[in-house]
Amino acid sequence: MYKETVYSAFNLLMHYPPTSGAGQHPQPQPPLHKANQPPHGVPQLSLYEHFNSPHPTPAPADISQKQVHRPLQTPDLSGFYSLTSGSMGQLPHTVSWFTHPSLMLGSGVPGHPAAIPHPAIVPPSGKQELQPFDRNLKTQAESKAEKEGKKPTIKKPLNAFMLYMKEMRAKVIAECTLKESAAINQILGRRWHALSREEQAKYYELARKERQLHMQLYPGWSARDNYGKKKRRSREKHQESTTDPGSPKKCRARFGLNQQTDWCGPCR
DNA sequence: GCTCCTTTGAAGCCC
DNA sequence: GGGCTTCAAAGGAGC
Repeated sequence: MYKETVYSAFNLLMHYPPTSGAGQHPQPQPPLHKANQPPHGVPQLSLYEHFNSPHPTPAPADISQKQVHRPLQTPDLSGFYSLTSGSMGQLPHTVSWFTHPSLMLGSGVPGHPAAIPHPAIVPPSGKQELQPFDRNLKTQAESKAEKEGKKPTIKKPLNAFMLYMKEMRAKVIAECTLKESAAINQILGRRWHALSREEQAKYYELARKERQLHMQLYPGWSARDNYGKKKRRSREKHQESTTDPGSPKKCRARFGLNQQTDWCGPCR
């Protein structure tokens, strides 16, 4: 069962060769629900097959019920989640798929009686909480969520930059002895722009596969499911002053510069 | 305990 | 269709 699940996922991905090859500019991908609709005959990976075996339940046609039936457990997935392993870039992309938790620790894995959630599934509390691996323990957030009868939230798949951040964060922290995420993210943003097209393309490709797997695991999920869930500060505070150049992204948008490459003076 | 900060990219929303 | 907004991660700071 485990092997079947892994191989079916692998074969599925092989049906969708990368759209941006090496040396090609990593243009933002078109919406997957439009651009990468699975062809007829390609089996869909069922969320239930992944998470609910050995008592598989037919996957609902519409997962918008936002209820993911699974044991409320959150093991430490960092060792399995290839993107945090720091080895990405040295391994072929196909290898990383065998280390994706949803594939690696899918249902029916010998020695893994409990189903393992995709990292996108988190308690309603928000941030993922990766705990020391212990299947018999629930995180505080999960226990709280269970008590309150709240449903776990399926998070958005990570984009290319988020994947890059996840991999490089530890390195920047070590190099710069920084802990504040805001400062670290600024550095990572600059480093991201300093990457070559080929380097960035690796992350665009990984992000594309992330979205693809996410789509397979949660067929009815939409980003709108989490839209407006976070409490945000008032819109007035969001408005920039006319003198403040703001973030490089905002600055580029304001001056009509290329989002991929150009940097405006004030943001340098 | 909650929100903000800070980044880029994807996707939703609104006109 | 274009522009704006929200959310993904992260953890310290501030209220």
